[in-house]
Amino acid sequence: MIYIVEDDVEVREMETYALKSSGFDVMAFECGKVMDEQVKTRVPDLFILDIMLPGEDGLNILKRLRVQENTKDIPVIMLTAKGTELDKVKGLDLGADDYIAKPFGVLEFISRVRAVLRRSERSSSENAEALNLALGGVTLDDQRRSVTVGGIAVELTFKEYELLKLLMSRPGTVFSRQQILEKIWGVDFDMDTRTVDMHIKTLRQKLGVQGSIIQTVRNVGYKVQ
Amino acid sequence: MIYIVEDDVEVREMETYALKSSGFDVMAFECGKVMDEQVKTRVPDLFILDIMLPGEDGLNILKRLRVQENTKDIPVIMLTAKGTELDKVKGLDLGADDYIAKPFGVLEFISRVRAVLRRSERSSSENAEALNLALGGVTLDDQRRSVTVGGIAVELTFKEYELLKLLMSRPGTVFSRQQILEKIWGVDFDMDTRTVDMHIKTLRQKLGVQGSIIQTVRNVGYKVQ
DNA sequence: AAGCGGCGTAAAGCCTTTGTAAAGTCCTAA
DNA sequence: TTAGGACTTTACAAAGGCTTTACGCCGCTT
Repeated sequence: MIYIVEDDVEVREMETYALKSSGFDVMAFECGKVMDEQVKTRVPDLFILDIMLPGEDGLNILKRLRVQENTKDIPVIMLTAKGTELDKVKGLDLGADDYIAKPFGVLEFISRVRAVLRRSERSSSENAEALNLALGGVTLDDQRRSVTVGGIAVELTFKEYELLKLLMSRPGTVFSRQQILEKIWGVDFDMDTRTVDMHIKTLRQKLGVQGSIIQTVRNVGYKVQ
Repeated sequence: MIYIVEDDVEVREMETYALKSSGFDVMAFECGKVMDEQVKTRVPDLFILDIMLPGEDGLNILKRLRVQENTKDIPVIMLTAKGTELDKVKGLDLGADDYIAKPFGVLEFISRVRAVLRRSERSSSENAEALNLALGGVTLDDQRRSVTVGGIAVELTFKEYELLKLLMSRPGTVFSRQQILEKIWGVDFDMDTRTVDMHIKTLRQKLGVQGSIIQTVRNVGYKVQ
């Protein structure tokens, strides 16, 4: 997941489109404030910040990201308008992972995003997944592989955990049983089975009062919200 | 269908034979130019490009494919002669989906072709629903499978949702009951039934004030506008 | 204006999908 | 080998959507 902060609608849509076409998940924001809300729910794999923004500028957002514990290791690419400005910004060295001067080509853009992500993956491959999800009173810490409901730890089995993680990774998105089987159980499960339903049931049970965050979408699958 | 560009006759035939034996449809070309003609007629599921080619090299072909709208999402496997060259090419990161260093074994070749195709299938089926429709005060988000009217979420059942999606996918176009039955209910519904009317009714009801975007075209069918 | 066919709508029964308990299977650790 | 836990399957109950039936209205044709 990549978060973009860019005030210009056209540029924002171009970037979003380019990245989505290349298979990335993208969320774009008009300003840092709106993004902050989203960051509380889910941290991305990469930030792309425009420098010139109305209100709080990109450099300031970068500073804040570098201070916060849950975002300080996430790579950041800064976008800047002019070449001259670029040098100045680079000179500041606030710890961005790459700088791209506008205007830029789509291919260059994608390629540099890939490069930054590749580098970051490599360096954090020990840390594996720094996935931290929260929704309602349910939190999921993928490093500890622990889940809490209202602050109380809940013991989940492997499949239950993976299932919850999958659903929570995209709140609001519906996953079909087929998709769930493919992602968690592995390959082409074509068979008619109630296994997923079963695990949904135990999950709901273990989540207690928060069990209702897992919703059934009849004829389609399940989602959390 | 897989397209191969390879100048060496023996290698070309080996690859073609290997893939055909594994059940793939293959067309092999000596250079990019010849292939371009064929691409105009039909786009394949996968390109396999040799890098070292007389005239235009594989990297250049790749670049062109990535720019063209109808080929930019099709996976590409690059073939390269030496290990050292391989690293260099990988570093360029022009967006190939896999790189294979010559010489390679048939089994590896097939296995990597399969892997790339599998990945591409998966991601395309996930991204398939990047569908976001809006019309009047009605929005339809196909990832979340959610519909809003004037910003308020509306709960739709499966058939209702599919019906709205179908109609909204082509605003202004009239769909006959027959067409609707075929698309949403599956095949050959030949019977005389009021089922579609029924669902149109509940849809209009649930869309509230915006229910009027669904219009009846007497003797023909329904449309939205 | 009357008849006819198409459409809107309500209600009820049917049928598919989902929830759930319980039994069965598989795997792992002692 | 056995015991325990996790996972899977089976069977049945519950829920909810889907379809049908029935009837009234409306517009078009004659």
